[in-house]
Amino acid sequence: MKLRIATWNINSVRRRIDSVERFIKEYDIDILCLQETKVHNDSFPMKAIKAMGFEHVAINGQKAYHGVATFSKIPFSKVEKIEFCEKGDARHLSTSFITPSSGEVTLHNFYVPAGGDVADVNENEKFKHKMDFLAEMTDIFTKQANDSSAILVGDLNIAPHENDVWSHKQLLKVVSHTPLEVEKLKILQDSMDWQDLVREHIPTTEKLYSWWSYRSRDWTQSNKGRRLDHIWVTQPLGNKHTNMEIALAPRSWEAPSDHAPIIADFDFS
DNA sequence: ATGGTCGACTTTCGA
Repeated sequence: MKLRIATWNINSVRRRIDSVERFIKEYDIDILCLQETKVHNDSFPMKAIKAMGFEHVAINGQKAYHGVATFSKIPFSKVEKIEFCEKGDARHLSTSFITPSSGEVTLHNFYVPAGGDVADVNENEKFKHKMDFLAEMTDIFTKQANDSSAILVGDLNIAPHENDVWSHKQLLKVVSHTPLEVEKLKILQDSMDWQDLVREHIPTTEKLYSWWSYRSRDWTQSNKGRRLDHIWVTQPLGNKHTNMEIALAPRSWEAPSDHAPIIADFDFS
């Protein structure tokens, strides 16, 4: 059983429904996790997604902001969502599916708060929310068994390594790359011994980004990116992933998202 | 010279 799983911050699923269709066709995606769908569940383009061949659709949306969705060509054995920080935000969705080699695998889809502009929990409520959110994630995973088979994907809004940003020095005080965020992300990663699947395939000695600001005339020329999007796996799945790609082409499609999709291939035979 | 550009849903915020 080979599965191609992708994660993509789509920045409005309705605005980019054509790009979603093009992406899943050109890249032959089996399970797609979206973040920032920006649509209430009542207005979600369910018909269009099902017409693309995704019979199994899980959504957690709210009006105008945030929102996550997971589409699959194979059935879910379980669907759950966790509300973080008692804010009523739609930032998490987990779906599980059954595999021959690893039994039930749980796929977490996350949209971590961006955190605003000021990297100080006392001065910036949004940054405090981001830190609280990471702490809650850590608590939840600390309580789970390390030997369970799980995948965590999404926009974590943190670029941890020096080569996950275009300039380590210039971004040290910029939210997404501050030492405090990097430390908290590491603690979260250690909570369940998560492996950074993307960096398993491309070492930290190479620059690697998944997001480029809209505020640049030519993102390819300036190439001032950050690696905000991630795919992690627990130890039991450490030998189940066969390939990985950050798909750069969709960042240049018409009316693109500011994030590139990340694709991971698994063999659960 | 705190800019530059998106999306949602109002005239401004969040990213």
